[in-house]
Amino acid sequence: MKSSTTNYEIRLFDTKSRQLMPLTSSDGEILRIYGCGPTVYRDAHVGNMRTFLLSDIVIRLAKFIGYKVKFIQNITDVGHMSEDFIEDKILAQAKKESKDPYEIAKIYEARFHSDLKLLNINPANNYPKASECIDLMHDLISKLITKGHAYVGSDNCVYFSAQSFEGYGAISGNRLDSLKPGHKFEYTEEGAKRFHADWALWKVAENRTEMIWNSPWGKGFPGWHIECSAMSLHYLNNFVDLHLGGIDLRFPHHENERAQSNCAINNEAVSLWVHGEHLLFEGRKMAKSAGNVVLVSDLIDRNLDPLCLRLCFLENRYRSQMDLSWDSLKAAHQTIQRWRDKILIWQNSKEIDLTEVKKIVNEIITDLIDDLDTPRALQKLRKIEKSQELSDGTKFEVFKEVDVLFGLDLLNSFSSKAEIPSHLNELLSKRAKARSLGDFVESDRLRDLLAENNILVKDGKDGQSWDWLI
RNA sequence: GGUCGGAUGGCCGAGAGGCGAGGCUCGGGACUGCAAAUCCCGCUACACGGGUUCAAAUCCCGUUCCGACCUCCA
Repeated sequence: MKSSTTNYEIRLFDTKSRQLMPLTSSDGEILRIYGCGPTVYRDAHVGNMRTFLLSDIVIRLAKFIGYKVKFIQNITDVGHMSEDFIEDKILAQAKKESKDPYEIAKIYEARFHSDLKLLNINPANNYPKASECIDLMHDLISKLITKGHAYVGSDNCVYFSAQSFEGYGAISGNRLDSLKPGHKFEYTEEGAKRFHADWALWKVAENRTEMIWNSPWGKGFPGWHIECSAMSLHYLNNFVDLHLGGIDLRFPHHENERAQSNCAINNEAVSLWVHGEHLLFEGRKMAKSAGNVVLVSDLIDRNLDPLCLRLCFLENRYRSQMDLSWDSLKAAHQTIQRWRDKILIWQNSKEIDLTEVKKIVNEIITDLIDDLDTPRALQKLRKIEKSQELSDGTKFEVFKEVDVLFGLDLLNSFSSKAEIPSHLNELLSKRAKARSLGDFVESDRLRDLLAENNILVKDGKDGQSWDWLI
């Protein structure tokens, strides 16, 4: 009996076939998902987070409708070369910070995990590191050499022969003959490779002394693309039902990965290729060079609930480029706050129409299985919020159920309030006292003073409350 | 140059040929000592030029502008 069954069919846009394709478990047991993870040489910015959220939403949805899921996400801690093709990104950063390269990888990997947690992104089943999978890569490279898909070049590096794989270019639409040799090239000398579009699977150490390993082809380190083939095939038992990543990885990373994997198993190794579009910030692509990089920690510094980023992302479809701004983050922050406040009230109602709850949840799932139409699904939530017909209890039950899908953590409150300095706490007490005595001149003065310290004071039926100004 | 996406009100943005998505801002009102929050009301847009249709933001043709990718990238 199949343990992974569902009445729903998730359809996602497959980059290779350029159409919506059903997501299914090829073995009928479990959905095997692979997502390209971070290169841990710097903090992941919110643009990176958008891609990681894409995996999270698919997985939450798949689990919600009954699938078992195995999700593997790699950590690239070696082999990813800088733009000059001369130095490994990790080693370059290690030099910059005067630290051991493994220390660098460790620091930024830890930060990656804590950022995911702040955004309520559920962890993968496993996060294999490139540096710990060298043997897997050796096995795969040997196999590719034996099969005639890879060769040792005149510089003793091992290269994949692009021409040996017939379907090369299917994901990106590139054709080998139009990939003309250009100035941006592999860092090795011209002539070491047999063909300009070939890429390195194993690079010889030369002068490099750190992050190198023995191999049948001499001391060296792996190329970037081979790690994902090695890990996905190993950890997911030679087949991937869904492979996720950012749109920029479409070429060359995923194109090359597909060539490697398919040649290794003599079959199509990945069923669906899904790519998330890029995030722009205030009109421009988020990039170090543009100077518009925003980190999760920047949101917290502005007293924004990091989950407002999650809501912003969900209000746009993953296949569209989206433009983020502080205004949209602020609006999302307010929406989450408002929902949380209302949920606190709604949960006191015992009047629940379960049939209605089921119907609405079903509608939301129907939106999501349609290529993750999160904006439409969220619109339903806003309608429910405003509804005159639905009881509070029904509203509460719907929000509670779908919170598992959206991951906005609406049933808990965001509290960074513990961090308030004591002198401001004193001002708050003074202000409350002045107001209770009817000294409005003094209480208003203190309220203005608190506002200057980014604290917004509100008077409700149950007395004074406050929030950080955003 | 090649390939692929876009263009929607003050701003952000969804859009399935036919009852004006939604949000933010702003204006008016209720509530409040005053604010804040909340609630109610208001603000009628689809780049341009043709075409198809009873009916086009949506489909077709053309034009202009913008963005992304094309061997660093999520």
